[in-house]
Amino acid sequence: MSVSQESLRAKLLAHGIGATAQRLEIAALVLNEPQHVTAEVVLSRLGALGRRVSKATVYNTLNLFAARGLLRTLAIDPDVTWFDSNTGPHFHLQQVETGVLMDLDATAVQLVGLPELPLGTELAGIDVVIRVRKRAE
Amino acid sequence: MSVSQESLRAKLLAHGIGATAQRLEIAALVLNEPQHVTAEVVLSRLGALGRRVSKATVYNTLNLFAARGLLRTLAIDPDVTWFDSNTGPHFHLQQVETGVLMDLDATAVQLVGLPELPLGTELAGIDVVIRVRKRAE
DNA sequence: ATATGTGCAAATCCTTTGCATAGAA
DNA sequence: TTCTATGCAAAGGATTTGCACATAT
Repeated sequence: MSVSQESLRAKLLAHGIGATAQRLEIAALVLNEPQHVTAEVVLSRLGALGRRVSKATVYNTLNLFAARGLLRTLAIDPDVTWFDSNTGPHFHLQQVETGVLMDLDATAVQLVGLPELPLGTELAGIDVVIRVRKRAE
Repeated sequence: MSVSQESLRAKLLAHGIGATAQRLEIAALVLNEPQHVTAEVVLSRLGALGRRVSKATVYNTLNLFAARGLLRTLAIDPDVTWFDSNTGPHFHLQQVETGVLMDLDATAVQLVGLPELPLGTELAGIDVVIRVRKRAE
Protein backbone atom coordinates (compact mmCIF):
# COMPACT_ATOMS: atom_id res chain seq x y z
CA MET A 1 0.00 0.00 0.00
CA SER A 2 1.36 3.36 -1.02
CA VAL A 3 2.31 6.09 1.38
CA SER A 4 -0.30 8.39 -0.07
CA GLN A 5 -2.92 5.76 0.47
CA GLU A 6 -1.85 5.44 4.09
CA SER A 7 -2.14 9.17 4.62
CA LEU A 8 -5.50 9.23 2.92
CA ARG A 9 -6.70 6.49 5.20
CA ALA A 10 -5.52 8.55 8.16
CA LYS A 11 -7.29 11.61 6.82
CA LEU A 12 -10.57 9.75 6.44
CA LEU A 13 -10.32 8.27 9.91
CA ALA A 14 -9.53 11.70 11.34
CA HIS A 15 -12.84 12.83 9.94
CA GLY A 16 -14.74 9.88 11.30
CA ILE A 17 -14.98 8.10 7.98
CA GLY A 18 -14.31 4.38 7.75
CA ALA A 19 -11.70 3.73 5.08
CA THR A 20 -13.16 1.34 2.56
CA ALA A 21 -11.62 0.49 -0.78
CA GLN A 22 -14.07 2.62 -2.72
CA ARG A 23 -13.70 5.62 -0.46
CA LEU A 24 -9.93 5.43 -0.74
CA GLU A 25 -10.18 5.29 -4.52
CA ILE A 26 -12.35 8.36 -4.60
CA ALA A 27 -10.26 10.16 -1.99
CA ALA A 28 -7.14 9.51 -4.05
CA LEU A 29 -8.76 11.06 -7.10
CA VAL A 30 -10.25 14.05 -5.38
CA LEU A 31 -8.49 14.98 -2.16
CA ASN A 32 -4.87 14.96 -3.26
CA GLU A 33 -5.09 18.29 -5.01
CA PRO A 34 -7.55 21.20 -5.07
CA GLN A 35 -10.05 20.72 -7.85
CA HIS A 36 -13.68 20.91 -8.84
CA VAL A 37 -15.47 17.71 -9.74
CA THR A 38 -18.96 16.44 -10.33
CA ALA A 39 -20.15 12.96 -9.46
CA GLU A 40 -20.20 12.16 -13.15
CA VAL A 41 -16.57 13.16 -13.56
CA VAL A 42 -15.49 11.03 -10.61
CA LEU A 43 -17.42 8.10 -11.97
CA SER A 44 -15.85 8.31 -15.39
CA ARG A 45 -12.34 8.77 -14.00
CA LEU A 46 -12.81 5.68 -11.90
CA GLY A 47 -13.99 3.87 -14.98
CA ALA A 48 -10.96 5.04 -16.97
CA LEU A 49 -8.74 3.57 -14.26
CA GLY A 50 -10.59 0.29 -14.42
CA ARG A 51 -12.07 0.77 -10.96
CA ARG A 52 -15.68 -0.21 -10.87
CA VAL A 53 -17.56 1.83 -8.29
CA SER A 54 -21.28 2.24 -8.48
CA LYS A 55 -22.92 5.56 -9.11
CA ALA A 56 -24.73 5.32 -5.79
CA THR A 57 -21.48 4.87 -3.93
CA VAL A 58 -19.88 7.80 -5.71
CA TYR A 59 -22.75 10.04 -4.66
CA ASN A 60 -22.81 8.61 -1.14
CA THR A 61 -19.09 9.11 -0.78
CA LEU A 62 -18.92 12.63 -2.14
CA ASN A 63 -21.83 13.66 0.06
CA LEU A 64 -20.22 12.01 3.05
CA PHE A 65 -16.93 13.78 2.42
CA ALA A 66 -18.81 17.05 2.13
CA ALA A 67 -20.74 16.45 5.36
CA ARG A 68 -17.46 15.77 7.18
CA GLY A 69 -15.71 18.83 5.83
CA LEU A 70 -13.38 17.17 3.34
CA LEU A 71 -15.23 18.71 0.42
CA ARG A 72 -17.41 21.72 -0.16
CA THR A 73 -20.48 21.62 -2.35
CA LEU A 74 -21.04 24.44 -4.78
CA ALA A 75 -24.48 25.51 -5.96
CA ILE A 76 -23.26 27.30 -9.03
CA ASP A 77 -24.71 25.27 -11.82
CA PRO A 78 -28.45 24.66 -11.95
CA ASP A 79 -28.12 21.12 -13.25
CA VAL A 80 -25.17 19.69 -11.43
CA THR A 81 -23.55 19.74 -8.02
CA TRP A 82 -19.88 20.64 -7.97
CA PHE A 83 -17.68 19.32 -5.21
CA ASP A 84 -14.67 21.44 -4.36
CA SER A 85 -11.69 19.84 -2.65
CA ASN A 86 -10.28 23.24 -1.79
CA THR A 87 -11.94 23.78 1.56
CA GLY A 88 -10.08 26.96 2.40
CA PRO A 89 -11.55 30.43 1.90
CA HIS A 90 -11.74 31.27 -1.77
CA PHE A 91 -14.09 32.37 -4.50
CA HIS A 92 -14.77 31.20 -8.04
CA LEU A 93 -14.53 32.29 -11.61
CA GLN A 94 -16.70 30.43 -14.07
CA GLN A 95 -16.52 30.26 -17.85
CA VAL A 96 -20.17 30.38 -18.75
CA GLU A 97 -19.91 28.49 -22.03
CA THR A 98 -18.13 25.48 -20.57
CA GLY A 99 -19.03 25.69 -16.89
CA VAL A 100 -15.36 25.30 -16.01
CA LEU A 101 -14.48 26.74 -12.62
CA MET A 102 -11.28 28.39 -11.44
CA ASP A 103 -10.35 29.39 -7.91
CA LEU A 104 -9.85 32.97 -6.81
CA ASP A 105 -7.78 33.54 -3.73
CA ALA A 106 -10.05 35.03 -1.07
CA THR A 107 -7.16 37.03 0.32
CA ALA A 108 -6.90 38.85 -3.02
CA VAL A 109 -10.60 39.60 -3.41
CA GLN A 110 -12.31 41.45 -0.62
CA LEU A 111 -15.89 42.32 0.06
CA VAL A 112 -16.35 45.79 1.47
CA GLY A 113 -19.44 47.27 3.03
CA LEU A 114 -21.23 44.16 4.14
CA PRO A 115 -24.45 45.09 5.88
CA GLU A 116 -25.32 44.00 9.37
CA LEU A 117 -26.69 40.53 9.42
CA PRO A 118 -30.31 40.01 10.41
CA LEU A 119 -30.80 39.77 14.18
CA GLY A 120 -30.22 36.35 15.61
CA THR A 121 -28.24 35.15 12.61
CA GLU A 122 -24.59 34.52 12.07
CA LEU A 123 -22.48 34.24 8.98
CA ALA A 124 -22.52 30.77 7.45
CA GLY A 125 -20.45 31.59 4.39
CA ILE A 126 -19.95 33.86 1.45
CA ASP A 127 -20.01 32.65 -2.12
CA VAL A 128 -18.68 34.79 -4.90
CA VAL A 129 -18.85 33.71 -8.50
CA ILE A 130 -17.37 35.85 -11.24
CA ARG A 131 -18.87 34.74 -14.52
CA VAL A 132 -16.96 35.41 -17.71
CA ARG A 133 -17.76 34.66 -21.32
CA LYS A 134 -15.81 34.59 -24.55
CA ARG A 135 -15.36 38.13 -25.68
CA ALA A 136 -17.59 39.09 -28.60
CA GLU A 137 -15.41 40.58 -31.36
CA MET B 1 -58.21 46.73 -18.95
CA SER B 2 -56.26 48.19 -16.08
CA VAL B 3 -53.53 50.75 -16.49
CA SER B 4 -50.99 48.41 -15.00
CA GLN B 5 -51.95 45.76 -17.48
CA GLU B 6 -51.46 48.24 -20.30
CA SER B 7 -48.01 49.17 -19.07
CA LEU B 8 -47.12 45.53 -18.66
CA ARG B 9 -48.17 44.87 -22.21
CA ALA B 10 -45.94 47.72 -23.33
CA LYS B 11 -43.05 46.34 -21.30
CA LEU B 12 -43.38 42.93 -22.86
CA LEU B 13 -43.58 44.35 -26.35
CA ALA B 14 -40.56 46.54 -25.68
CA HIS B 15 -38.64 43.33 -24.97
CA GLY B 16 -39.89 41.59 -28.08
CA ILE B 17 -42.39 39.43 -26.27
CA GLY B 18 -45.88 38.97 -27.62
CA ALA B 19 -48.41 39.85 -24.93
CA THR B 20 -50.64 36.85 -24.43
CA ALA B 21 -53.11 36.45 -21.61
CA GLN B 22 -50.94 33.97 -19.73
CA ARG B 23 -47.81 36.07 -20.07
CA LEU B 24 -49.63 39.11 -18.78
CA GLU B 25 -50.92 37.15 -15.79
CA ILE B 26 -47.42 36.03 -14.94
CA ALA B 27 -45.93 39.45 -15.59
CA ALA B 28 -48.47 41.03 -13.25
CA LEU B 29 -47.49 38.65 -10.49
CA VAL B 30 -43.77 38.90 -10.95
CA LEU B 31 -42.66 42.10 -12.64
CA ASN B 32 -44.56 44.69 -10.66
CA GLU B 33 -42.24 44.53 -7.71
CA PRO B 34 -38.77 43.15 -7.03
CA GLN B 35 -39.03 39.63 -5.72
CA HIS B 36 -37.65 36.12 -5.90
CA VAL B 37 -39.90 33.36 -7.17
CA THR B 38 -39.72 29.80 -8.34
CA ALA B 39 -41.85 28.30 -11.09
CA GLU B 40 -43.74 26.38 -8.43
CA VAL B 41 -44.57 29.56 -6.52
CA VAL B 42 -45.83 31.29 -9.63
CA LEU B 43 -47.93 28.28 -10.50
CA SER B 44 -49.56 28.13 -7.09
CA ARG B 45 -50.21 31.88 -6.96
CA LEU B 46 -51.91 31.66 -10.31
CA GLY B 47 -53.96 28.80 -8.97
CA ALA B 48 -54.91 30.79 -5.88
CA LEU B 49 -56.19 33.55 -8.15
CA GLY B 50 -58.22 31.07 -10.14
CA ARG B 51 -56.06 31.50 -13.21
CA ARG B 52 -55.32 28.20 -14.83
CA VAL B 53 -51.96 28.27 -16.56
CA SER B 54 -50.10 25.09 -17.33
CA LYS B 55 -46.80 24.24 -15.72
CA ALA B 56 -45.14 24.14 -19.13
CA THR B 57 -46.29 27.65 -19.91
CA VAL B 58 -45.08 28.95 -16.56
CA TYR B 59 -41.64 27.52 -17.24
CA ASN B 60 -41.66 28.72 -20.84
CA THR B 61 -42.69 32.19 -19.78
CA LEU B 62 -40.24 32.59 -16.93
CA ASN B 63 -37.42 31.36 -19.15
CA LEU B 64 -38.51 33.68 -21.91
CA PHE B 65 -38.60 36.66 -19.56
CA ALA B 66 -35.15 35.73 -18.34
CA ALA B 67 -33.79 35.39 -21.87
CA ARG B 68 -35.14 38.85 -22.72
CA GLY B 69 -33.75 40.51 -19.63
CA LEU B 70 -36.95 40.96 -17.65
CA LEU B 71 -35.82 38.42 -15.05
CA ARG B 72 -32.55 37.06 -13.81
CA THR B 73 -32.07 33.41 -12.96
CA LEU B 74 -30.25 32.54 -9.78
CA ALA B 75 -28.32 29.31 -9.35
CA ILE B 76 -28.28 29.42 -5.59
CA ASP B 77 -30.29 26.40 -4.66
CA PRO B 78 -29.25 23.00 -5.98
CA ASP B 79 -32.82 21.79 -6.48
CA VAL B 80 -34.69 24.77 -7.76
CA THR B 81 -34.22 27.74 -10.07
CA TRP B 82 -35.00 31.12 -8.58
CA PHE B 83 -36.13 33.93 -10.83
CA ASP B 84 -35.33 37.43 -9.65
CA SER B 85 -37.38 40.35 -10.92
CA ASN B 86 -34.83 42.81 -9.63
CA THR B 87 -32.58 43.05 -12.67
CA GLY B 88 -30.44 45.87 -11.34
CA PRO B 89 -27.01 45.27 -9.80
CA HIS B 90 -27.39 43.65 -6.42
CA PHE B 91 -26.32 40.69 -4.38
CA HIS B 92 -28.12 38.23 -2.14
CA LEU B 93 -28.38 37.16 1.43
CA GLN B 94 -29.80 33.73 2.02
CA GLN B 95 -31.17 32.18 5.19
CA VAL B 96 -29.80 28.66 4.91
CA GLU B 97 -32.52 26.96 6.94
CA THR B 98 -35.40 28.32 4.89
CA GLY B 99 -33.76 29.21 1.60
CA VAL B 100 -35.34 32.66 1.77
CA LEU B 101 -33.45 35.28 -0.21
CA MET B 102 -33.02 38.99 0.49
CA ASP B 103 -31.49 41.62 -1.75
CA LEU B 104 -28.32 43.48 -0.91
CA ASP B 105 -27.75 46.76 -2.66
CA ALA B 106 -24.69 46.41 -4.87
CA THR B 107 -23.80 50.04 -4.30
CA ALA B 108 -23.39 49.27 -0.60
CA VAL B 109 -21.33 46.14 -1.04
CA GLN B 110 -18.21 46.36 -3.13
CA LEU B 111 -15.78 43.80 -4.41
CA VAL B 112 -12.20 44.91 -4.20
CA GLY B 113 -9.18 43.33 -5.80
CA LEU B 114 -10.75 41.48 -8.67
CA PRO B 115 -8.10 39.70 -10.69
CA GLU B 116 -7.60 40.23 -14.38
CA LEU B 117 -10.00 38.16 -16.38
CA PRO B 118 -8.61 35.37 -18.54
CA LEU B 119 -7.52 36.54 -21.99
CA GLY B 120 -10.28 36.76 -24.55
CA THR B 121 -13.01 36.82 -21.95
CA GLU B 122 -15.25 39.56 -20.68
CA LEU B 123 -17.27 39.92 -17.53
CA ALA B 124 -20.68 38.28 -17.77
CA GLY B 125 -21.74 38.94 -14.19
CA ILE B 126 -20.86 38.67 -10.56
CA ASP B 127 -22.93 36.71 -8.09
CA VAL B 128 -22.46 37.19 -4.38
CA VAL B 129 -24.41 35.17 -1.87
CA ILE B 130 -24.03 35.82 1.84
CA ARG B 131 -25.33 32.79 3.65
CA VAL B 132 -26.52 33.23 7.23
CA ARG B 133 -27.90 30.75 9.72
CA LYS B 134 -29.75 31.02 13.01
CA ARG B 135 -27.22 31.86 15.66
CA ALA B 136 -26.34 28.94 17.90
CA GLU B 137 -26.73 30.03 21.52
C1' DA C 1 -54.05 31.85 -43.72
C1' DT C 2 -49.84 31.48 -41.26
C1' DA C 3 -47.14 31.85 -37.44
C1' DT C 4 -46.95 31.56 -32.57
C1' DG C 5 -48.41 30.09 -27.94
C1' DT C 6 -50.57 26.76 -24.80
C1' DG C 7 -51.54 22.47 -22.42
C1' DC C 8 -51.02 17.82 -21.48
C1' DA C 9 -48.40 13.92 -20.79
C1' DA C 10 -44.33 11.71 -21.54
C1' DA C 11 -39.44 12.10 -21.49
C1' DT C 12 -34.98 13.69 -19.36
C1' DC C 13 -31.45 14.41 -16.27
C1' DC C 14 -29.34 14.45 -11.82
C1' DT C 15 -29.67 12.55 -7.48
C1' DT C 16 -31.55 9.64 -3.82
C1' DT C 17 -33.47 5.41 -1.97
C1' DG C 18 -34.80 0.42 -0.88
C1' DC C 19 -33.11 -3.70 -0.31
C1' DA C 20 -30.30 -7.81 -0.86
C1' DT C 21 -25.43 -8.95 -0.82
C1' DA C 22 -20.59 -8.17 0.50
C1' DG C 23 -17.17 -6.52 3.58
C1' DA C 24 -15.22 -4.75 7.99
C1' DA C 25 -14.60 -4.88 13.02
C1' DT D 1 -21.44 -12.36 14.50
C1' DT D 2 -23.02 -7.67 14.04
C1' DC D 3 -22.73 -3.36 12.01
C1' DT D 4 -21.79 -0.72 8.02
C1' DA D 5 -20.98 -0.12 3.00
C1' DT D 6 -21.87 -1.32 -1.76
C1' DG D 7 -24.43 -2.12 -6.01
C1' DC D 8 -28.33 -2.42 -8.70
C1' DA D 9 -32.50 -0.89 -10.25
C1' DA D 10 -36.30 1.75 -9.28
C1' DA D 11 -38.10 6.05 -7.44
C1' DG D 12 -38.12 11.03 -7.07
C1' DG D 13 -38.31 15.82 -8.30
C1' DA D 14 -37.45 19.83 -11.20
C1' DT D 15 -37.45 21.03 -15.83
C1' DT D 16 -37.98 20.29 -20.85
C1' DT D 17 -40.08 18.46 -24.97
C1' DG D 18 -43.36 16.60 -28.64
C1' DC D 19 -47.37 17.35 -30.59
C1' DA D 20 -52.26 18.46 -31.24
C1' DC D 21 -55.24 22.29 -30.40
C1' DA D 22 -56.13 27.20 -29.71
C1' DT D 23 -55.00 31.96 -30.42
C1' DA D 24 -53.17 36.03 -32.61
C1' DT D 25 -51.93 38.90 -36.60
